[in-house]
Amino acid sequence: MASKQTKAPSSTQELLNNCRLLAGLSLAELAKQTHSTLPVSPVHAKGWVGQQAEKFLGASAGSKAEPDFPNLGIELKTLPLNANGQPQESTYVCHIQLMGLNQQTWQQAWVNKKLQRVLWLPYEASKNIEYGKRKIGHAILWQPSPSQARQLQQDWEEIMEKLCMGEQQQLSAHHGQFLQVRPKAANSKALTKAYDEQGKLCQTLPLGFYLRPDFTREILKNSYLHQ
DNA sequence: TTATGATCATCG
DNA sequence: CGATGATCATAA
Repeated sequence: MASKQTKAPSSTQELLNNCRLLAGLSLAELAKQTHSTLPVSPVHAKGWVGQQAEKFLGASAGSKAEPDFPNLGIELKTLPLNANGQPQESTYVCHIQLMGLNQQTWQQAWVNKKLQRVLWLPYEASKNIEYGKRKIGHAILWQPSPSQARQLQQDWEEIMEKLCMGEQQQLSAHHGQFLQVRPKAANSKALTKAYDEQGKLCQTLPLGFYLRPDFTREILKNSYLHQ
Protein backbone atom coordinates (compact mmCIF):
# COMPACT_ATOMS: atom_id res chain seq x y z
CA MET A 1 0.00 0.00 0.00
CA ALA A 2 1.91 2.90 -1.33
CA SER A 3 1.09 6.36 -0.13
CA LYS A 4 2.22 9.82 -1.02
CA GLN A 5 5.75 10.64 0.08
CA THR A 6 6.60 14.26 0.62
CA LYS A 7 8.98 14.25 3.55
CA ALA A 8 12.64 14.57 2.70
CA PRO A 9 14.38 11.23 3.30
CA SER A 10 16.90 11.32 6.11
CA SER A 11 19.02 8.51 4.73
CA THR A 12 19.97 7.03 1.39
CA GLN A 13 18.29 3.80 2.41
CA GLU A 14 15.03 5.60 3.07
CA LEU A 15 15.27 7.30 -0.32
CA LEU A 16 15.87 3.96 -2.07
CA ASN A 17 12.97 2.40 -0.20
CA ASN A 18 10.71 5.18 -1.40
CA CYS A 19 11.94 4.58 -4.94
CA ARG A 20 10.71 0.99 -4.69
CA LEU A 21 7.22 2.37 -4.16
CA LEU A 22 7.53 4.12 -7.51
CA ALA A 23 8.83 1.14 -9.48
CA GLY A 24 6.13 -0.33 -11.66
CA LEU A 25 3.76 2.60 -11.31
CA SER A 26 2.27 4.06 -14.46
CA LEU A 27 2.35 7.81 -14.99
CA ALA A 28 -1.40 7.89 -14.33
CA GLU A 29 -0.80 6.19 -10.98
CA LEU A 30 2.04 8.57 -10.24
CA ALA A 31 -0.32 11.49 -10.80
CA LYS A 32 -2.70 10.01 -8.23
CA GLN A 33 0.11 9.54 -5.71
CA THR A 34 1.17 13.18 -5.99
CA HIS A 35 -2.41 14.47 -6.16
CA SER A 36 -1.65 15.92 -9.55
CA THR A 37 -3.43 15.86 -12.87
CA LEU A 38 -1.98 13.77 -15.65
CA PRO A 39 -1.02 16.17 -18.45
CA VAL A 40 -3.16 15.88 -21.56
CA SER A 41 -0.19 16.47 -23.82
CA PRO A 42 3.43 15.85 -22.89
CA VAL A 43 4.37 18.61 -25.33
CA HIS A 44 3.28 21.16 -22.76
CA ALA A 45 4.52 19.19 -19.76
CA LYS A 46 8.12 18.40 -20.61
CA GLY A 47 9.48 18.25 -17.08
CA TRP A 48 6.39 16.72 -15.53
CA VAL A 49 7.70 13.24 -14.69
CA GLY A 50 10.80 14.70 -13.08
CA GLN A 51 8.80 17.15 -11.03
CA GLN A 52 6.34 14.53 -9.81
CA ALA A 53 9.23 12.24 -8.89
CA GLU A 54 10.75 15.09 -6.85
CA LYS A 55 7.46 15.64 -5.12
CA PHE A 56 6.91 11.95 -4.37
CA LEU A 57 10.43 11.40 -3.10
CA GLY A 58 10.57 14.59 -1.05
CA ALA A 59 13.24 16.43 -2.99
CA SER A 60 13.75 20.05 -2.04
CA ALA A 61 11.48 21.97 -4.34
CA GLY A 62 12.24 24.91 -6.50
CA SER A 63 15.00 26.01 -8.78
CA LYS A 64 17.81 26.33 -6.30
CA ALA A 65 21.29 25.48 -7.52
CA GLU A 66 21.84 22.63 -5.10
CA PRO A 67 21.33 18.85 -5.12
CA ASP A 68 17.77 17.57 -4.94
CA PHE A 69 18.61 15.88 -1.64
CA PRO A 70 21.13 18.29 -0.07
CA ASN A 71 21.65 16.27 3.11
CA LEU A 72 22.47 13.16 1.09
CA GLY A 73 24.33 14.92 -1.72
CA ILE A 74 22.18 13.14 -4.27
CA GLU A 75 20.83 14.50 -7.53
CA LEU A 76 17.64 13.03 -9.00
CA LYS A 77 17.31 12.55 -12.76
CA THR A 78 14.55 10.85 -14.68
CA LEU A 79 15.78 8.79 -17.62
CA PRO A 80 13.36 8.48 -20.56
CA LEU A 81 13.67 5.09 -22.28
CA ASN A 82 12.68 4.27 -25.85
CA ALA A 83 10.86 1.12 -27.06
CA ASN A 84 14.13 -0.80 -26.79
CA GLY A 85 14.64 0.16 -23.18
CA GLN A 86 17.49 2.55 -24.00
CA PRO A 87 17.84 6.22 -23.04
CA GLN A 88 16.34 8.18 -25.91
CA GLU A 89 17.32 11.73 -24.96
CA SER A 90 20.29 13.62 -23.65
CA THR A 91 20.23 14.56 -19.97
CA TYR A 92 20.32 18.16 -18.87
CA VAL A 93 22.81 18.62 -16.05
CA CYS A 94 23.00 22.30 -15.21
CA HIS A 95 23.02 25.87 -16.37
CA ILE A 96 26.38 27.44 -17.27
CA GLN A 97 27.27 30.66 -15.46
CA LEU A 98 29.08 32.46 -18.25
CA MET A 99 30.00 35.31 -15.93
CA GLY A 100 31.81 33.31 -13.26
CA LEU A 101 33.83 30.63 -14.93
CA ASN A 102 37.38 31.94 -14.87
CA GLN A 103 39.99 29.82 -13.15
CA GLN A 104 37.53 27.14 -12.09
CA THR A 105 38.90 23.67 -11.58
CA TRP A 106 37.04 20.50 -12.42
CA GLN A 107 36.82 19.71 -8.70
CA GLN A 108 35.05 23.01 -8.04
CA ALA A 109 32.84 22.90 -11.11
CA TRP A 110 29.12 22.76 -10.40
CA VAL A 111 28.59 20.29 -13.23
CA ASN A 112 31.07 17.92 -11.57
CA LYS A 113 29.52 18.27 -8.13
CA LYS A 114 26.09 17.54 -9.56
CA LEU A 115 27.35 14.32 -11.10
CA GLN A 116 29.03 12.96 -7.95
CA ARG A 117 25.96 10.96 -6.96
CA VAL A 118 22.93 10.66 -9.21
CA LEU A 119 19.77 8.71 -8.62
CA TRP A 120 18.56 7.73 -12.09
CA LEU A 121 14.88 6.97 -12.41
CA PRO A 122 14.19 5.26 -15.73
CA TYR A 123 10.72 5.25 -17.21
CA GLU A 124 9.02 4.31 -20.47
CA ALA A 125 8.96 7.29 -22.81
CA SER A 126 8.16 5.53 -26.07
CA LYS A 127 5.42 7.29 -28.01
CA ASN A 128 4.02 3.87 -28.84
CA ILE A 129 2.72 3.76 -25.27
CA GLU A 130 -0.17 5.95 -24.21
CA TYR A 131 1.21 8.65 -21.91
CA GLY A 132 -0.68 7.64 -18.77
CA LYS A 133 0.26 3.97 -19.23
CA ARG A 134 4.00 4.51 -19.39
CA LYS A 135 5.65 2.85 -16.41
CA ILE A 136 8.38 3.87 -14.04
CA GLY A 137 11.32 1.52 -13.55
CA HIS A 138 13.77 0.74 -10.79
CA ALA A 139 15.97 3.57 -9.61
CA ILE A 140 19.74 3.34 -10.01
CA LEU A 141 22.05 5.07 -7.55
CA TRP A 142 25.17 5.89 -9.52
CA GLN A 143 28.59 7.41 -8.98
CA PRO A 144 31.02 7.96 -11.85
CA SER A 145 33.64 5.26 -12.21
CA PRO A 146 37.24 6.50 -12.40
CA SER A 147 37.07 6.03 -16.14
CA GLN A 148 33.80 7.92 -16.49
CA ALA A 149 35.08 10.73 -14.27
CA ARG A 150 38.14 11.02 -16.48
CA GLN A 151 36.05 11.19 -19.63
CA LEU A 152 33.80 13.87 -18.18
CA GLN A 153 36.72 15.96 -17.00
CA GLN A 154 38.34 15.73 -20.41
CA ASP A 155 35.20 17.01 -22.13
CA TRP A 156 34.78 19.74 -19.54
CA GLU A 157 38.32 20.99 -20.03
CA GLU A 158 37.90 21.13 -23.79
CA ILE A 159 34.68 23.11 -23.38
CA MET A 160 35.97 25.41 -20.65
CA GLU A 161 38.99 26.31 -22.72
CA LYS A 162 36.68 27.92 -25.26
CA LEU A 163 34.25 29.37 -22.73
CA CYS A 164 37.02 31.08 -20.79
CA MET A 165 38.30 32.65 -23.99
CA GLY A 166 34.87 34.12 -24.63
CA GLU A 167 34.39 31.80 -27.57
CA GLN A 168 30.91 30.68 -26.57
CA GLN A 169 29.63 31.69 -30.02
CA GLN A 170 31.91 29.08 -31.58
CA LEU A 171 30.88 26.36 -29.19
CA SER A 172 28.28 23.88 -30.35
CA ALA A 173 26.82 20.57 -29.29
CA HIS A 174 29.46 18.91 -31.47
CA HIS A 175 32.12 19.37 -28.79
CA GLY A 176 32.67 16.82 -26.05
CA GLN A 177 32.43 13.04 -26.28
CA PHE A 178 29.98 12.59 -23.39
CA LEU A 179 29.47 16.02 -21.86
CA GLN A 180 28.23 18.61 -24.31
CA VAL A 181 27.03 22.22 -24.36
CA ARG A 182 23.65 23.16 -25.78
CA PRO A 183 21.30 26.14 -25.59
CA LYS A 184 19.25 26.29 -22.40
CA ALA A 185 16.68 29.01 -22.72
CA ALA A 186 13.05 29.87 -23.30
CA ASN A 187 13.87 30.33 -26.99
CA SER A 188 16.65 31.25 -29.37
CA LYS A 189 16.22 34.98 -28.67
CA ALA A 190 16.91 34.73 -24.95
CA LEU A 191 20.07 36.50 -23.83
CA THR A 192 22.41 36.44 -20.85
CA LYS A 193 25.59 38.33 -19.99
CA ALA A 194 29.01 37.02 -20.95
CA TYR A 195 32.44 38.19 -22.01
CA ASP A 196 33.40 38.16 -25.66
CA GLU A 197 36.81 37.31 -27.13
CA GLN A 198 38.05 40.84 -26.38
CA GLY A 199 37.01 40.50 -22.75
CA LYS A 200 34.17 42.94 -23.25
CA LEU A 201 30.75 42.44 -21.68
CA CYS A 202 28.25 41.13 -24.21
CA GLN A 203 24.88 39.42 -24.52
CA THR A 204 24.68 35.83 -25.70
CA LEU A 205 22.44 32.76 -25.80
CA PRO A 206 22.29 30.99 -22.40
CA LEU A 207 23.93 27.56 -22.36
CA GLY A 208 23.72 24.41 -20.31
CA PHE A 209 25.68 21.18 -19.84
CA TYR A 210 24.07 17.98 -21.11
CA LEU A 211 25.09 14.31 -21.05
CA ARG A 212 24.85 12.48 -24.36
CA PRO A 213 22.60 9.39 -24.49
CA ASP A 214 25.64 7.15 -25.05
CA PHE A 215 26.81 8.04 -21.56
CA THR A 216 23.54 7.22 -19.82
CA ARG A 217 23.19 4.05 -21.90
CA GLU A 218 26.44 2.87 -20.34
CA ILE A 219 25.15 3.61 -16.84
CA LEU A 220 22.00 1.63 -17.51
CA LYS A 221 23.94 -1.27 -19.00
CA ASN A 222 26.29 -1.48 -16.03
CA SER A 223 23.42 -1.41 -13.58
CA TYR A 224 21.92 -4.51 -15.16
CA LEU A 225 25.22 -6.33 -14.86
CA HIS A 226 25.31 -5.62 -11.15
CA GLN A 227 21.82 -6.81 -10.38
C1' DT B 1 16.34 36.79 -15.47
C1' DT B 2 18.38 32.69 -13.77
C1' DA B 3 17.61 28.58 -12.25
C1' DT B 4 15.15 24.10 -12.09
C1' DG B 5 12.49 20.07 -14.56
C1' DA B 6 13.23 18.35 -19.37
C1' DT B 7 11.47 16.94 -24.45
C1' DC B 8 10.32 18.67 -29.09
C1' DA B 9 11.13 19.02 -33.97
C1' DT B 10 13.81 19.80 -37.72
C1' DC B 11 17.84 18.78 -40.43
C1' DG B 12 21.80 16.43 -42.28
C1' DC C 1 16.86 8.30 -37.69
C1' DG C 2 19.98 10.30 -34.35
C1' DA C 3 21.78 14.64 -32.92
C1' DT C 4 21.55 19.57 -32.63
C1' DG C 5 19.41 23.62 -31.78
C1' DA C 6 14.82 25.25 -30.21
C1' DT C 7 11.29 25.16 -27.09
C1' DC C 8 7.78 24.44 -22.99
C1' DA C 9 6.50 24.85 -17.87
C1' DT C 10 7.41 26.65 -13.29
C1' DA C 11 9.61 29.01 -9.12
C1' DA C 12 11.82 32.83 -6.98
